[in-house]
Amino acid sequence: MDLTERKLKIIHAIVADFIHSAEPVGSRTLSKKYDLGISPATIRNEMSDLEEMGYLTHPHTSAGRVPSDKAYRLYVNHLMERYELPEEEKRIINENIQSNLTELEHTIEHAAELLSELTNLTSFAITPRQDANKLKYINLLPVDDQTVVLMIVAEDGKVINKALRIGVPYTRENLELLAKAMTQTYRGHTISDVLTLDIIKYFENDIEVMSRLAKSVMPNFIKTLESMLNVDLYMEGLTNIFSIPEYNDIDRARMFLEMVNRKKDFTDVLVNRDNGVIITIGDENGSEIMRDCSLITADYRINGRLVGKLGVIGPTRMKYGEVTSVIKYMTDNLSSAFQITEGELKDDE
Amino acid sequence: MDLTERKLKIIHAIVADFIHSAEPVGSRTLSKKYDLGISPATIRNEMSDLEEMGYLTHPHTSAGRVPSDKAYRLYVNHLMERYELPEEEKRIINENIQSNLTELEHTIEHAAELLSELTNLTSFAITPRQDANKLKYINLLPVDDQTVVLMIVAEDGKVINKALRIGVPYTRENLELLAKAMTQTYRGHTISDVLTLDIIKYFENDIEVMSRLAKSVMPNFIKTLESMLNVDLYMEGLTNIFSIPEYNDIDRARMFLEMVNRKKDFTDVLVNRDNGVIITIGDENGSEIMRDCSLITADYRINGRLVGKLGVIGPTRMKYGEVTSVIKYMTDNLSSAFQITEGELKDDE
DNA sequence: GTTAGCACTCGATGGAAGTGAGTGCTAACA
DNA sequence: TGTTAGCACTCACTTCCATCGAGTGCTAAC
Repeated sequence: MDLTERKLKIIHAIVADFIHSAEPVGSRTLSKKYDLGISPATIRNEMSDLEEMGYLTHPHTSAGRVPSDKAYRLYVNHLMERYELPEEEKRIINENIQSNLTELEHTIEHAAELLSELTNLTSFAITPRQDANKLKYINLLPVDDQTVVLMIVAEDGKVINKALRIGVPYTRENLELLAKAMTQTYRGHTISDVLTLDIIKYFENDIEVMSRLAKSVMPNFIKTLESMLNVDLYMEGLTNIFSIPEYNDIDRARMFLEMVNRKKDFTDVLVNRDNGVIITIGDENGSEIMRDCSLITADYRINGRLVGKLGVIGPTRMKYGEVTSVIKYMTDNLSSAFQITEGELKDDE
Repeated sequence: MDLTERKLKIIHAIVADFIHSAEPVGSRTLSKKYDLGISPATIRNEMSDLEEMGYLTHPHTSAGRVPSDKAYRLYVNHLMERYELPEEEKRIINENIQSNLTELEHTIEHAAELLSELTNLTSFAITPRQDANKLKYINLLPVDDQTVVLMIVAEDGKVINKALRIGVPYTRENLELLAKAMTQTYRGHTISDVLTLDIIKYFENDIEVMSRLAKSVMPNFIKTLESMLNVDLYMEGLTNIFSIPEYNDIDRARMFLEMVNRKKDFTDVLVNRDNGVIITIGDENGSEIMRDCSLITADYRINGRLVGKLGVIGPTRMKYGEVTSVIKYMTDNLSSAFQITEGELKDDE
């Protein structure tokens, strides 16, 4: 059977109406609200065809039609109109991002917060993977008898530090020496390389003089590097789902919240997603537990390279047009905000 | 009217039964399940008295009795039996805390997670206020043309750093000079003092030679100090509330989640609580929105001084005895884990 | 091919009746 | 005088049933 122009119009109308009302759409409603130029009876015939073709379903015999994932996909790919953000909204986004630019992580957190407010959905953001980020230098700073601070600076400016309890006595000179040696050994290597190649072993053999100190520091160094590889996940607007009719059922709300609270799994899903503006609808999400949800994500870039993601999760009945535009606008904005002019990197040590 | 021994026994039985069953307790049930030695009719008379005295309430005429906040308070203060943690549970707590000791924040996060698992409630933890923490030294490290890393180390070993975008050109020497000057000026002062007294102003006037650089760094320095004063809040087991009959209602679940998601307000409540093991029941929480909840918190100490808190929130019908024991055991354990031998603090710079 | 008409379906709504746990009162009992 | 048995009464909860209405699918006419 062919998808005639008329059938497309009907799908469009049903999806648009259902996104708006959350109620199954009947033939009479359709013919009254939308100017299709045909009678309810004809619409019924067409709907029957469309059901056969897999675009519509029936909650029960005497209910209206509900779009299937396939219909949403068609709608997203071909039918929906491009949505231009109102200037007011653009202004809000610009201001919010600009005013929170001091530190990467807070910027992203605020962006996620704003996104959930603008869309009334649950939003999330992940920071970039640091795999390809190279180490720039390593510092060890004394705090007290048992504690030193390990500080790792990466080429892109990311800084991590940790207070370590080390079990051995040390002098300030030893610490400095060790830090310098570590910097010399690891500088310019990516975090992944340092962890996977045997550089660490090599290092331990090479420096004899304070191997005890090194032995105490190295496991923590490795741990810290590993934690640098983890992406951070921020979620905002969790309670927004209570405003969505689909989740006006305690079990569904619970399932949703439990799903997104499994942070590890959820992060994996996001990390493994393609870049660009990606919409996945229902079953396309690949997991049983997400079959009633749609995800929209887009990536933002830092210095044009490292890629993080920003997006929303909600019911398949979602305002795809508007939400996509907001996300796109925000990630573009973030990427340009994080674009530093490629100046010569300062050297030191 | 007097609280006779018998009345106390009845309150005890009703509270214990209701905590367990979540159903209003009737006189027949009571006389059958608990060996009170009196008939249902007598119990009814007593219950009627207790209702008049404010210890019990009635959802409706023909329902059993439900304890009031006042009854819970009496139960907590005088009636409940001390609960000794099973060795198995102690072992789990010990192991969990010991194995996550590398860094303060993760330790606390894990503790909160464990607490929610053990109690099946929503748990939370806040890190200590840093008001009285003194600055130890300040570092400025070059990253690239526009970016430097500001690093602040406090006396207790807490380290904060932030990548700053500064708008002025700088040299490594200038940075070092500024950092040294800042360290000299602020070392030994508490964070609060630095922020409230006019030390910052004083500093700006004093150092003339690179005032432009300083002017660019100082606002960020202040911001960073302010953020050091904030306590971090961790929450775990949010979805546990869905397993609690009281919240088997979409609106109540929603209200609960929205309440605890207002992180700022919730943190304030926690920060302003007394130290020690504190139980607040229903109305005692002071806010309309928490009148159906009880909170149990206890503090943990770091080096015997700075105080953070760990606790749970749940319905007033809560296993006060068990939960209190778990929290107490965990915070004691945390405090001793965070107790460092007071060695002489290393000096540098 | 389109449409009007009509029987049919089925969830939702709302009252009626029945059920049972529980109370409060009264009068008898130790 | 405190305790208890007996009994009428209350009220949430469940089940059943009738009604309603939005919507479909089929048929026959246009």
